[in-house]
Amino acid sequence: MNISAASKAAGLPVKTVRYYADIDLVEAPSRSTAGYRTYDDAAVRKLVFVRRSRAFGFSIEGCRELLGLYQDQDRTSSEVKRIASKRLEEIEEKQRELQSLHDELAHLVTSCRGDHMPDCPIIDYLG
Amino acid sequence: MNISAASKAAGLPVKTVRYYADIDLVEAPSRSTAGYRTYDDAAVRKLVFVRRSRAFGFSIEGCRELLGLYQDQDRTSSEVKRIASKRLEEIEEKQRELQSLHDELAHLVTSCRGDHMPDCPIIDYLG
DNA sequence: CTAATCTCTCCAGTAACTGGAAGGTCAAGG
DNA sequence: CCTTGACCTTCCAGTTACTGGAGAGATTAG
Repeated sequence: MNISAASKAAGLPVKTVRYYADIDLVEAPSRSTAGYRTYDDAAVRKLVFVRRSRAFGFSIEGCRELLGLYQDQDRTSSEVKRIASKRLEEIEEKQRELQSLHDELAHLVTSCRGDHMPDCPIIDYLG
Repeated sequence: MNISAASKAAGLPVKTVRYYADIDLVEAPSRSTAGYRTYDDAAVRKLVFVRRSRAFGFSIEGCRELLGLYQDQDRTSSEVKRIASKRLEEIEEKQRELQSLHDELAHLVTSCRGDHMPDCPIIDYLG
């Protein structure tokens, strides 16, 4: 799989996939004779994992830590569990915050009747 | 309220609050005689709204669009509703993605028994 | 009155892309 | 075989959204 096919499969821009390779986050498993990056399904799964993590504010270094755990032969199961649990708590906190944002906007949408009059109670709330 | 009190109330670094004022996203309603930025509760609510939106990948310009709607006397209720509805759909998509990430990590956590053996099924999955 | 703790502006640096130039590669059609 | 166009490469510069620090003025606690 060349880089554009991998980028489509992962849902990331080609530029970003190349960038992730440059910083040794998700490398191309091999290169063609012409030097083209060649990806396999496992690499694409890593890219998807990074895309999802990045979409929720986890840093590149945070992603690297988790991906590193997956691949470190010397890591113990308890170490994986500890770090993944920490991330899981962060995700759950994000879910709560996202729900607040959702509710706030949903309230805006339902309280604005959608007509031509500018009478939203939210305007008073936000000053 | 001086900038540090406002930043604490909003959950944002002082630097960021000052930055938002510099780019005219959330301005300080007034200045003290010495030139200190002075914030009120409405400004803090705007900062909180921006913090939450930013935390989920909405751009500064996206935040500006929504805040602008709140303040634009000429906007119609239907315009507010249209843009807020679009954002709401984006948020719901983010919630689904976040749930996927959550499930993936939760699976990792439960399948790693937390002992010293490195036998996580996720390692096979991620290559 | 002085020391600590704000606050200001300005400027430089960082993270994570993102766009573009200059050039090599490859598959299809003439 | 040759060209055309869609790929791919590296490298370098620019963008977004902060973030840190210098240098200087303001305010408060002792």
